[in-house]
Amino acid sequence: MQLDRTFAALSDPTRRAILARLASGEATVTQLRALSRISQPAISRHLKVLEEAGLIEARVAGQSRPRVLKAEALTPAREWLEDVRAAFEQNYARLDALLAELQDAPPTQSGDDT
Amino acid sequence: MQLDRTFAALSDPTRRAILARLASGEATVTQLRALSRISQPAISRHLKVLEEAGLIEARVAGQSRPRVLKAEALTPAREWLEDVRAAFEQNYARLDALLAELQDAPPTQSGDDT
DNA sequence: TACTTATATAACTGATTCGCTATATAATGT
DNA sequence: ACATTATATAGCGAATCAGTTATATAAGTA
Repeated sequence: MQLDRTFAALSDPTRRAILARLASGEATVTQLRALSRISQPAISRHLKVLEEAGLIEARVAGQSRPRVLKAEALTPAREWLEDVRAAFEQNYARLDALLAELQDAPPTQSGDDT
Repeated sequence: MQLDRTFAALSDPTRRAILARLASGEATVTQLRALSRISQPAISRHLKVLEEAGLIEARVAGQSRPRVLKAEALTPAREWLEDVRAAFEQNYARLDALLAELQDAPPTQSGDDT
């Protein structure tokens, strides 16, 4: 699934730092290298992962290839999280309603399950 | 970082199915097993990952240990995504403003960088 | 053409992940 | 005590991951 790649891409701090940096404008590999003390090939690897997840893309500009954030690609992840939250809260609302109902009709001995 | 574990936990479809299921109420290991064709130990392993990420917790109920979703633990992930989105859109707003400005003052020959 | 800069790819290593089967533990029912 | 049910843990193999160094490719400059 695509969400697999998205969330997996987000699970690494270096990659999150790259995305956060790209949110405020494109950047080259050399510029992105400043975000972490890792080697240039390691940065290129992370960029490949992000690209495969559809989160960024490369632009050709002379000898460099600045990366651009594709922010829309984060939407499915945001929506998934939001859906779970909404479902959870709706469930809570139901529980609250149930508790309120029990308040109105306090527990009796037995046989009150009609 | 905690976000590492959260996003890594979310990167597996079985684990996302478990969370989605738990959003509408607690469930036992046996019940969760129905979500996927994998073995019971595999389910327990996924539950451990989710628990280590702080996304669920176990309750003791007789011989079973129903899991409960801790939905608040998803908040940091939601906020991270939202922050990136906001930063990206703010950046876009700046670019739009810049373009509008260029519209007002169309390009001149040279020396207009004062 | 030769040199430099920017980036990608290959090959290797160690750590982690995911599934499985087999087995252990813990509570429940007879 | 014993069998059953629910769950956890151990141990294994295959696959993937994150980092490294060395090297390839591609564009820009002297």
